[in-house]
Amino acid sequence: MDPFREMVKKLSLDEIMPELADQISVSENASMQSNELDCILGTHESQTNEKNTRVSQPSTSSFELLTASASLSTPSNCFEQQKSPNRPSSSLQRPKKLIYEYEEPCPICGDKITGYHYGILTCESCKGFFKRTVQNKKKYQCIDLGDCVINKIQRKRCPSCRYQKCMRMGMKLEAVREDRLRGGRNKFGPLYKHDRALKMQNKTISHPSTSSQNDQPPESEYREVSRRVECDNCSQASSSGKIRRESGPSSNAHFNPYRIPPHLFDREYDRSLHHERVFERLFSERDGRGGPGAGPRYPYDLAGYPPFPPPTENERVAWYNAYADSRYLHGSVHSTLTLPQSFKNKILYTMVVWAKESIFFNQIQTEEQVKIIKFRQKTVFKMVLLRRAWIEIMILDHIYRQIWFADSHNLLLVTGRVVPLVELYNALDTSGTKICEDLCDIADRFRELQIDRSELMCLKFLILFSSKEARGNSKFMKKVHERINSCLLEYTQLQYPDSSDRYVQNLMRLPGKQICP
DNA sequence: TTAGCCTTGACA
DNA sequence: TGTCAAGGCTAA
Repeated sequence: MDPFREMVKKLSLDEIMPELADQISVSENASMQSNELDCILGTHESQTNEKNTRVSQPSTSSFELLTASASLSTPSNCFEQQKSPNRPSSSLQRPKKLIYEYEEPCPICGDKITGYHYGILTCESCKGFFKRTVQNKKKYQCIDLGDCVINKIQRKRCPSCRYQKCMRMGMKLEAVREDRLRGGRNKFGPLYKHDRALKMQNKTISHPSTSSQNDQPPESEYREVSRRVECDNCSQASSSGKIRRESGPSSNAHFNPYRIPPHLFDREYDRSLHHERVFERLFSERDGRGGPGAGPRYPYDLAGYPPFPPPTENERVAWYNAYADSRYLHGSVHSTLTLPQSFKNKILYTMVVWAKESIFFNQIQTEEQVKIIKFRQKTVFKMVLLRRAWIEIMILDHIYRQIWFADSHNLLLVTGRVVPLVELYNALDTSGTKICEDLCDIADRFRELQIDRSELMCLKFLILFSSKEARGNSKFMKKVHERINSCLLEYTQLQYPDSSDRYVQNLMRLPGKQICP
């Protein structure tokens, strides 16, 4: 019997790839043929003549599918269920107004969030500030260095930095109405809904005791996982004598036994949008200067561009981390040989959704428009990149999760469930077992290095843009590849000054050899 | 100018 | 009909 089918049967599809399961349910009645992927990749843009405004306005089809998947999956329903759990649907018994308690602080000033405003969750004051600024076309000038601290107390001090922070956090100019019409809804409605559903899902994952036992692993399992990880982290920290960064796999100073680290499950839409902007600041091509091909003015030196002051160290790290948070499926550990074609297509589909969040990937279209007129050809080119890279990217994600998990006898699935390796081996044939063992070996090698999220993200993008096709296709693609390499090099030198060969060590551990420069 | 509260109106 | 994210109003 096909070992993959056996494994799926044993663990259930939803557990291995919940997001993929969503996608499958969306396209249940339609085979995932190339025309669908064309659509997701943006070919349809030629038909709709929609502006390419990156992820903030994803292509209609992909966005609709994203929101559709959210509405079909349980998380969005969790929110609905809160309205009247086990309660008759009588409007008399229903609370007059459902107040959704936002636990997190305003991302701009830290004040209390009152709801979604202009694209993100903010407080009332930042909402008003952003509105006034945009409506009145205000221009601010920071009297300091452009990096003022914005918090609840100091938010009035520097409107320039406050506005910059609003933009960085993802507030959208286009959500402020030029006609000043009141009421109604805007085009971001589905995004808010999707985001809210995902927050609810994360909340559910964080507090499994409040959810159905069918949906989540039992509490005892979480406790056990957490205990092991906590112990591992303690021993690692004490043995190395080195304090890990927050993003590292072993940072659990205040470990919540019911909380799986958010970076393993983070699907927040707006966060990715925000980081797209950070990404843009680092790498975008402006007036032919500073972008790909800018020569020695490497990446972070964008001082020449007035609206974009040089990014802070935190922003660099945030950018790296953003892509470790990419919300596509995790968890498949199998070879292409054992996956059914339909399954591969569906995995590829989710990979497309992930890749579309990358500005590099989206820029292929812009870049290639010069040379290739037909949309079909551009689509094919993107598909080639993904087809070459998807399995390695998935493997890296899987490996990173296992490194964090730090248990060589069990596998941690994306849902948080722990599966004994023995159980998995029993379900696989000899070749399947060999694949699993190989993966464990690779995981061990990365574990030695204690690869962090930033490095993981760089490696994933290196893989995506490192195929022969990618590097041979255009100057742009070569520059992208060089740029990512430079990022990784600079990052490792900056973060691990005591480990001079860490950059090489990272590359050497990759499952594929072709990405070594 | 700020920020809290109010009004409006599309949408589910 | 309720929700909620827009814009408006206004005291501080």
